[in-house]
Amino acid sequence: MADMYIRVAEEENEEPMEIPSEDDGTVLLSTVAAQFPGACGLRYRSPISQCMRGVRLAEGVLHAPENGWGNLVYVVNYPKDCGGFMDPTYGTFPLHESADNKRKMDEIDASSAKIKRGDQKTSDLIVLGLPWKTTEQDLKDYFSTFGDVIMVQVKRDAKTGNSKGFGFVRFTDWEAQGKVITQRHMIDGRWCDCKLPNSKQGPDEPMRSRKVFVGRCTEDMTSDDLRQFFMQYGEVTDVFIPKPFRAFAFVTFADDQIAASLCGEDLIIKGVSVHISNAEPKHSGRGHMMDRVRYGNGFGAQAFGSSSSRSSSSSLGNFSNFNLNPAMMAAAQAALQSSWGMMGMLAQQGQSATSGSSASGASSARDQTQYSTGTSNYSSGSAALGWGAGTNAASSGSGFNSSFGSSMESKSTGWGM
DNA sequence: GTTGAGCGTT
Repeated sequence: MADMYIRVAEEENEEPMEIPSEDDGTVLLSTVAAQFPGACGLRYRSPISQCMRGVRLAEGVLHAPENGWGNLVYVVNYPKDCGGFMDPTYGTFPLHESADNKRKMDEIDASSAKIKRGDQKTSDLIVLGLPWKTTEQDLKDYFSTFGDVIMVQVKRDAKTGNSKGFGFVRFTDWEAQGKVITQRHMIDGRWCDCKLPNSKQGPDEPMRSRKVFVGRCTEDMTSDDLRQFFMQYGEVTDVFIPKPFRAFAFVTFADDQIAASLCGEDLIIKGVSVHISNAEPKHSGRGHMMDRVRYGNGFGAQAFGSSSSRSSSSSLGNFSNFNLNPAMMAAAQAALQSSWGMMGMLAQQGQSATSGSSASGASSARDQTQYSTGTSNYSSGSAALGWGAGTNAASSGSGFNSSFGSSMESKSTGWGM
């Protein structure tokens, strides 16, 4: 059978790329994803109904519509709320741009879209929970199974040379980083977490927290119990139970809206009424509750948009309080981004794997023998949705800082949840 | 018993 190709494009009216089909006339999703990283399916506009239709997908195989692939242009589907690439900053698919926004961006700067496909810079990742005995060679050996490792460090006490129990690792490629961030790691007999270090994290929007506080917990509630219970509302990416027992817990969802929807509720878990409320930022200074407005980005809750449901026009509306016109908005965005250093690095709230430690038997005096207490609540969490900002305005830079000075204060305050 | 551990001598 002669080679057959179907035409695939990222948007309906964009130039299509020809993608080869298999001998049986199907097209492999992996073939599509090879050209459009992050793709999860295809759709097309039905010539009859004029509606978009999904292409049947089963087991990674895309099946032609009834009358064959024809000459239609198939449009790539990306995971919901995703601009079309996997973001190893979070190990998931954030990028909170609406399709509208994305299109605009592409018009403005086609090359920036390219940056987002695969060529991202990696970042150092902090490795928490290392056994004291783990050496840099150990780290390198372990992490090399994920990809090319270009840097490892074990942080040690300057005087004694003893490990501080954490280190850093950096990969060449973004995909490796993504993989590593989304799972826990058994290193020399201990479960370790890899995350973006604080220094690489941007601010977060309090109204968009994915984490809730669960008050009035009882001691018999394991993190597994909580995970199981809260799963009914949406994907749970993290459960944290402080040790020793303190009658509360934190539950993080993949979706901020789920979290928000539960706040204020009294829920019954194992026959006990627990109270759900907003998770306050860790280490927030004296501020409390009502002060929370200070923790935003300074431009209103949704100004730079987050994961869900932002219409492309609403962000302007949110600026009305500040009398900002679109130019100033762009400037503000540039200023914010440049102040975070790494362009395109998305801020992060609560990472996925972290609090498995609540079940790991670790404590301030870490038990290095570590045959953890067995409440292994971890089903290798599926990563966190992060806060996102557009990635391409950053070059304008620092000159704007002074004009937005007061707003910028908020950037480093708390919410590194 | 209602707010979480640890974050880089550059």
